[in-house]
Amino acid sequence: MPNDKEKEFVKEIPSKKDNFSDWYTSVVLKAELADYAPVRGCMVIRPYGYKIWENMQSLLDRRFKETGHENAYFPLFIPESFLQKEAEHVKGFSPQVAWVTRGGDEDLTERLAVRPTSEAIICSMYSKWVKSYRDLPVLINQWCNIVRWEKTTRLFLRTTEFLWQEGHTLHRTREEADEEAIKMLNVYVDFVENEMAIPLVYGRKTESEKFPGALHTYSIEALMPDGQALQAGTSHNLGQFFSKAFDIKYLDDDNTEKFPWGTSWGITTRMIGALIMTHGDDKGLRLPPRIAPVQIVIVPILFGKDDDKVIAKAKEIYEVIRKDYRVYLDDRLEYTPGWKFNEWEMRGVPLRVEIGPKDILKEQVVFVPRDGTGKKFIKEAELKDSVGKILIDIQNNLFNSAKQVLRSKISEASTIEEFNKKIGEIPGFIKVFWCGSQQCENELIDKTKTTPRCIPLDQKIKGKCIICGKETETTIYYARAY
RNA sequence: CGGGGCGUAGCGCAGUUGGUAGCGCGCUUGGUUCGGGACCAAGAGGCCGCUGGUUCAAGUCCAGUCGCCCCGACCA
Repeated sequence: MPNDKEKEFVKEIPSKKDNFSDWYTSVVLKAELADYAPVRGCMVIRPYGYKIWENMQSLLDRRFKETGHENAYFPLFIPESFLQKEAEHVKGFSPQVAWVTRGGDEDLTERLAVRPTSEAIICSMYSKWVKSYRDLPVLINQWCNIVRWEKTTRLFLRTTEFLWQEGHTLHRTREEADEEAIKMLNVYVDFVENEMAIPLVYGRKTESEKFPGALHTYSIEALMPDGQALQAGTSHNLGQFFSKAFDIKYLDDDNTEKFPWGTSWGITTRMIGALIMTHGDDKGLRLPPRIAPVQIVIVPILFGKDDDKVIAKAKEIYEVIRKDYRVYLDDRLEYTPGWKFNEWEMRGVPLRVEIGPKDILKEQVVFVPRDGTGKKFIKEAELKDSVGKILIDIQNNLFNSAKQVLRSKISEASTIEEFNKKIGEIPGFIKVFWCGSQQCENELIDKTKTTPRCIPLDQKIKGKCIICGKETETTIYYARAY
């Protein structure tokens, strides 16, 4: 039961339901994930937020290595002529590119783009490195920063500079490239659902929504509590467009020169925004244990009399679990336990362990999980096992409740009227049949003010296109999007 | 890039018909406290976003400019 004081505390964070945008910004700032930088559109990722990124990096990087990829690093600056080699590519990115025109006191003979993505610079190197079919596949990833000149920015969700990972691969055949693109899409699905506990829909992008210069784009799409879709990661089959533009050729085993097939795939710090929005509540952040910077906070309950005993016991507990988990022992004297409870809940720590004089007598500790499932009294002897179990439960509970939300916000429609009625009632994904024509796509976008998100893979069910009524096996998700 | 809003102490805000700046929280010191943001006392802290103008006098009026937030068109 929240008492008056608790309500007063909660007031410092706007209600998630009533004021979603303000709630989001307030949580990012109060939890010290990030802060506004003195540069337009840029943010500082603070240590607590950066730890989330580091955890994401290590969980993703492990998966990249397991699927045979290696890390490398390419330049931040890309000569303008390189960017212009692939026509669609330059057209798609030119409104967002930042340019360097001077070095020291001299004008440059050629402008340098601050990388908006690295296909151009990486492919220019690949053309030097790839000569034979024995050089394929090339499986390289890079972790770096990206600059895209954005008109409106929001912490994590859209900033002028952001951090990401971009994989760039080359393959002998189209099939192999598509296999790679889908393999990495599945790596993202696995990572986002199992580590970040964010349920997804995923599939192929339409022609109009695909990456500039790609043959196909695949994406993972999360749904935020306000019913807006958030593109959380993309994987592209680049076809031979970049190989041809950058003259990457290999001699195949039939002694003829061929262009390899490329892919690229990326996930960004924007995911942290999705994490905050998906799990957070009116008290602040809620972080899934597998990604949380601090998984467990230990709060000793001090009265002045038996403080030494309580602190000693708290340290003992700390030592028992610190080897296997990210634990913080909050033994600061200047704050009351109640203050600490609220503080760590606001910062999303999955599990709080309380230990006070009463608990010592009963040889127990108190568990308070952040998933809202309530206080639990745990025998000290069972501490270690119980911690492991409850963290798994919290991870699952966060994922399952987010999944319920997602399910409840996917509707289907077979006419435009029905579509608009449903998106009005339950903002979210609307699944429709689509004949695949650009004309029908445009009409649907125009009449619903939503955008196509993705076409689920491996569809078999037949239906009629929502616009023209033609028979089709293709369904597609539409939504309003971030 | 259009429409709306806001910039005053670290944070949240007040500031009357223009007259020389205040409240709450936080911070510092001391004491009492501590199982859901404790209390008392004494302190520290300001180029009122920036630039220019009107005026004897500007936080307040005018113009410009920068930044941020919200709502719409482009984007991960």
